Amino acid sequence: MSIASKYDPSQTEAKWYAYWMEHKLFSSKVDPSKEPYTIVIPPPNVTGVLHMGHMLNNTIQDVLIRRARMQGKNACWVPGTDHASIATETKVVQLLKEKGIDKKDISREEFLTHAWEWKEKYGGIILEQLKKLGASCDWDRTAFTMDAGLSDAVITVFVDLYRKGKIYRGIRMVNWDPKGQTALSDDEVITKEIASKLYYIKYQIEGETDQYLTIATTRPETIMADVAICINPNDPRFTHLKGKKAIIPLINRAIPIIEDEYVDMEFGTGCLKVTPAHDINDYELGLKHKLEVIDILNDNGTLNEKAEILVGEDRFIARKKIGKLIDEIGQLEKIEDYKSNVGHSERTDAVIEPKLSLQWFLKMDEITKPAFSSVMEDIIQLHPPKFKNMYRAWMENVRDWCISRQLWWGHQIPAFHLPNGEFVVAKTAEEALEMARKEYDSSYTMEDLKQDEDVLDTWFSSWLWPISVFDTEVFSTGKPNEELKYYYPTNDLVTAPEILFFWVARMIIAGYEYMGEKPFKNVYLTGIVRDKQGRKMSKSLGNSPDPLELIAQYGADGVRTGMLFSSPAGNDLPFDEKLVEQGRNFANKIWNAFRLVKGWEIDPKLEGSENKASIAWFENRFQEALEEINDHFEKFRISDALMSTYKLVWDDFCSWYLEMIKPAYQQPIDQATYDRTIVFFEDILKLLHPFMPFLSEEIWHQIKERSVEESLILSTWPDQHSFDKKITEEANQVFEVVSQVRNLRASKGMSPKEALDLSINAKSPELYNRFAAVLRKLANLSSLNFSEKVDNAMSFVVKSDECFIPMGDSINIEEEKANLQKEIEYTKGFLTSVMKKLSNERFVAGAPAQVVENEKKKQADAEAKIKALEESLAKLG
RNA sequence: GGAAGUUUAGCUCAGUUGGUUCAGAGCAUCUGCCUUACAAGCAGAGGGUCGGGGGUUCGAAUCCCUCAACUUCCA
Repeated sequence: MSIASKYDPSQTEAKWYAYWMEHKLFSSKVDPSKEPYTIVIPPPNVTGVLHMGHMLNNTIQDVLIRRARMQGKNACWVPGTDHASIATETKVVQLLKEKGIDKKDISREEFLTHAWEWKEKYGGIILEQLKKLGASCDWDRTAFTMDAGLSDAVITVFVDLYRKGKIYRGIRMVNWDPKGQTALSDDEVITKEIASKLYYIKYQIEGETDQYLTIATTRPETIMADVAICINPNDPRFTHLKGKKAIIPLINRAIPIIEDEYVDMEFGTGCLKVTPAHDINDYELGLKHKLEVIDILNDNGTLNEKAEILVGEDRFIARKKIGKLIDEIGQLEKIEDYKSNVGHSERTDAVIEPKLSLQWFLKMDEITKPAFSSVMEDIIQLHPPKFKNMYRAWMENVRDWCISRQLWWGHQIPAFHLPNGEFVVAKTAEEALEMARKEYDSSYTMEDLKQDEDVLDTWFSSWLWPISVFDTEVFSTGKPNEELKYYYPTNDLVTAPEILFFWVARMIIAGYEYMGEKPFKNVYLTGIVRDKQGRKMSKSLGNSPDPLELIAQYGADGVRTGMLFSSPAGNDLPFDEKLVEQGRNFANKIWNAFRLVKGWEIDPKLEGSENKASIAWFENRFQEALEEINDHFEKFRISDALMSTYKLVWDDFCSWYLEMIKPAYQQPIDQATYDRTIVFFEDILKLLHPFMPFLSEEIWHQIKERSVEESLILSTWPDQHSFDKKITEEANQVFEVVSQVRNLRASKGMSPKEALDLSINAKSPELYNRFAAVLRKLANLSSLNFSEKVDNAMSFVVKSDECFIPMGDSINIEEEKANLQKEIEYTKGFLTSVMKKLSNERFVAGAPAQVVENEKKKQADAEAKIKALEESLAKLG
């Protein structure tokens, strides 16, 4: 029998994923006899392909879900995608363009047909990629935010909130692209630093000839939309202006001079022109001071008749012309060069025009209250908790949520506009017609109804996700079905801090609004995956490795562990391929440990008594590590859980335990030791499974033939029971002796093959006798005995036991003496610091008893060690 | 402009209520080894004024003040 010395993941990963799928081992069914453990996936964008952020996020979810499954819970991980209005629509528009089709030339229905076609073709790619990672989602539950049921839920919720008076229409400033004639989200706007000019324009004070104030603006073409001049009330330069009016040049309209501390006295002239229709800050200021709004721009960026002059001119041409006109009337003070940040359309590169438009809003003041307190009171816990601050800041200053988008791909708003200018909100057109007839005009027909053109924000559907993936009807019935009752609230949510408000907070809001209950207990916030230079990994930068290629190269297990080695909750993950390499090496290490054990032959005649101490030690060590690992998991310290597992496997199991019990070359092992070792190996595979599902399942089945039900994925997490700390401490003392002997050999340039004699002046030889076989094997000793004094020996002290290695004539006495002297001095220094504390009355009186006790123990240990060292020194003569 | 966070070994990070986990881990580095499971490995070693300064305390990486640098969110 020969097993390859290098583990080849490609052989096993496809096999086991298919096996798990075939036998439906990821599947979860309602089962009241079992405790549910539920995670809903943060639905990736249908247009998406797997990137490193998904890899990290989904690895963590899979680790959590696999461990929960092994803990005997009914583990349910619901996968799915969201329709991502903006991103998908952009993609489809582009695709159509390549085919020579312009969105403006086709109808909404035609466009949606294309979009759906596209979705059917490419929408599932990312989910298929997740399978390569090993994600154990219940794929039969795969949901999409635009599935019929989920869509229905969204519409129901809109109507419901509208009828509750929580949804209203209002004016809002949007990013308008005059070239593309569409509103853009902030994400689609690219801010560029542009060299522009600052125009200093003089406005005459009303009723006072030759009295002027000067404003500075980069947009002189908007002066016709001015409705006020604002000064800082604390500005001594302008006290004389208070309560007066200024006259807009060229059109000679008088506007009030108002006061607000918002105005920066340092910037410009200290006088601010207020143009609510064309600047977001001015709009806010306008609201505050109840100012009129004058919009002088058409949708295509030309001036309209409200401008009074230059009507029909493009905004940029108007800018130049206004500058000139003002100069001609002598009211242009100067023009300065100025650098300003200007938003541009990602798609058309047109300069974005802030534009007021009628949008739909959700009132946030009342509806957010339970969501706010549940996080503040830790009913929902954020991990790490530092995000509570951010959450609070947002919730305390929450603004109404603009839920409409000027797009076609998504859930069309169920508002129907009527010829009389009114509208009705209803789930269906039929219902709407009925309402319209009843409320306004009984002669209305279907043709009179015009459904709102806009769709809802994608978050307005994904905020229902933890509910709607289980039950799409509860929003209208108010009665949760069996699924929802069983799985809701879900347990853990794993997502990025960037969408804490966009998504997480809103899910909590919807959870309380529609279920009266939180949607999840824990929110684990991952960091951003960055490259070595600290830049966010992104497609456009091209600095992200292809995840599937990484998997092909290092194996999914290697990639999973690699990602987790360095990703504490909430911290960014500085990705380095070295980490993935480490993961792969770890897999290989485990594989080779298995090769070793698998290769042993058993001799039933052997007793194996020399291995008893090693077995007892590992048993205890395993329990010690298990306690630590479980603790890390409870605290969502996934990286630490992995690191503890890594060290248990590599250091304790491979480097110590296997070496301790390993028979000499081609020698057999006894039955009892073999059996125990297999049990240890199996326990270790269990701990490894959440991190490295493929490798662990492979070895699990190679250990022996097992049925589907006996698969590792379904096995039970090791039980935690008490352990004897004394045993692990004693073993550490023995290991210390081994290390010291090895160290000594290395420092003297001796070959490891050179066997040495070891004598120990031990207070209790029992310990060393118990581990005698181990000492001989690992330290390569030709003999082990106990004596008080050995001539011509090198020595070292472990605890307070002197250890001697006789060197005959080759020993350098002076060097040995110097070494001992150095150690004595160090220990004495340490003792002094301890004594200083103990002789300090305030310390003894003030410190807790335990601390004082510890110091006394330190004192005793140090004294014993000094004594042993001094004896060794004396023996050297 | 407003708010929060971070700063500990070359890198990435632990370090809970001030006191044995107190200066740690992994990786990287250096030295010696192809020792029959593994060179994707084994054995050993070195490396830090805990961002600077000040304070509180018997005692500070840990608490307070201050300065500096970086990051993120909101505007």
